[in-house]
Amino acid sequence: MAEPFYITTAINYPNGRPHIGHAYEGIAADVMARFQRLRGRDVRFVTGTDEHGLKMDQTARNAGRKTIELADEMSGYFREMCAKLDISFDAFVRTTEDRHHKASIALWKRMEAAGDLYLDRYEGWYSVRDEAFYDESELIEGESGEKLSPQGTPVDWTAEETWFFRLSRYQDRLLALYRDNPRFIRPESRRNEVLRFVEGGLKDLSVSRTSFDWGVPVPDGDGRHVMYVWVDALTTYMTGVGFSEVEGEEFSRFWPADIHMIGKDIVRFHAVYWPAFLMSAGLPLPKQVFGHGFLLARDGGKMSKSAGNVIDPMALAELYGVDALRYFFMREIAFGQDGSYSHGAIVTRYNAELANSFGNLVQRTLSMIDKNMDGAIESFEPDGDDKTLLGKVQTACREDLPREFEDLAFSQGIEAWMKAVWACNQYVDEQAPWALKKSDPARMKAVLLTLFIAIRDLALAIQPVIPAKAGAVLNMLGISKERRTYADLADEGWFSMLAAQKHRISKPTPVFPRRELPEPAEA
RNA sequence: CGCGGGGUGGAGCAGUCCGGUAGCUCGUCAGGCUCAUAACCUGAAGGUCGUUGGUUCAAAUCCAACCCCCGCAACCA
Repeated sequence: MAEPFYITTAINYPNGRPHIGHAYEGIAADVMARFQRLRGRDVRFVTGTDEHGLKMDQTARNAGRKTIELADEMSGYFREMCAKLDISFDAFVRTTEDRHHKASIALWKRMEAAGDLYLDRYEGWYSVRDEAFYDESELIEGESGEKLSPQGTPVDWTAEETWFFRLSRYQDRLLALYRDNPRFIRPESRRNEVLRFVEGGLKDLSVSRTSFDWGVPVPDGDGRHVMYVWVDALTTYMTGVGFSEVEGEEFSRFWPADIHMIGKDIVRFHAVYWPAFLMSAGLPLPKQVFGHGFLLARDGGKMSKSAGNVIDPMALAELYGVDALRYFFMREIAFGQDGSYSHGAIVTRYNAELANSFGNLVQRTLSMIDKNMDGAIESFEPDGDDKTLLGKVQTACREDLPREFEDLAFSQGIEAWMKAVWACNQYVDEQAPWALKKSDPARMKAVLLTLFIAIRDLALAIQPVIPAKAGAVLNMLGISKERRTYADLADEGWFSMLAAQKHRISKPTPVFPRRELPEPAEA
């Protein structure tokens, strides 16, 4: 049976509609999931929404609505986003689901059984917005002298009874974890931040609230406490694979996760609290936490709601195409670092690489095969130049791109792929099949068929990034849907089989039409 | 001492962990080609790698100090 691969996105907090950061993360995780599926792994890809917490409750109340209704609606937008952006999750977990409550309670009980939970009193400055307590020394002063959190959010002096998790017990084990698994936290810069944080000493963590009831009830027979949102939010990753049934087939197959893909702002929760919870519960730890960077708008002005120029990810996808957006994100930004985006950058990248380089390569090649060979695939003897080109393409598609993607270095993988595309265009010009048409028709055929093979490999390899468009190219070529995995890349017999069948390509039509920058909106 | 990101040819970036001819895309200029989506290919111009000092045979890359930009307190990954 195929080796399992389990990847998650962060569990999104839906007190607003999905924005470009959610889209970016979802797409990146999806590219990885699709990549692993093509490699033959048995992939489980989980995403979802974290619907508990005071913020959610308040947002609903301010809107005069029932919290669960708001959660239903908002969660729906996240599902919708996944559908529109071709984010191929296998399971979508909502923290308000019964199965998730069961899972959270199961985790809680395991931590309690380990002696890591105790009831105590907590007093301190609490920020509703941040869902966090702050030490007096951390506070800053606002314009009119009021106390603010380090993030500048309002704080209130709050005293409540709360359950604590003995995080302090886990400092050494966490440090050992980071030391023994240097790739547990990636990229490197994030790892260093966490190391410094943990080395600085860990205090026990308040893991319940009594000030509101929108959450998972703590199973203490009291009924006044709900779990701290992060406790139950993190549990989602296990809910998605069948926890609380620890002995269940699904859980034992997919847990622990191979990758938790998250934004850099929540690395601490995933790289410190989460492994500590799991250690306490006696459950295996995820293999890797990857904190990607943020996206900044770079269209001249700053982007804000009030300025009315927020770029909605779905609008971008509609304007330029889903695959153009997916390609842009994965290609333009070094994964792990911050990046910027703008309409101009998306259009330029798409036109230059997908329309002009790859799309045009496909179109010019297939047009010639269609016109000069009646679209028919036949066997031929490749010469030295042909073999050299195919060698470059194969190295890019079978070695370079997979190696980089495996390491989450998407832009580097795509760059290697692009180099192979350029090599193909260069080869077209050097071989000049339009001239061979008169001087040496047999040689012309060899050139065009070499390109046919190259395009098939290129389209096949890039599927994780641009699934719909790559599929459209493969359809035109006539590659059967069952023969599009990475294992098929290494199959040497596919071409001669097509030739033997006297296969004909479809009438070529451009798959990557050039895009124009939209007219500037009226102010 | 709030947190974070960054300063590399005109623009946007990679390279910095593991020092060793400074790389990519866009743009500009010149040439080639005409199969193709006004696309493709070749070549050229253009950089004291923020500043200063240090380590070294050798620094964009390591160390120290400093300067400057940007994002976040709102829908925040």
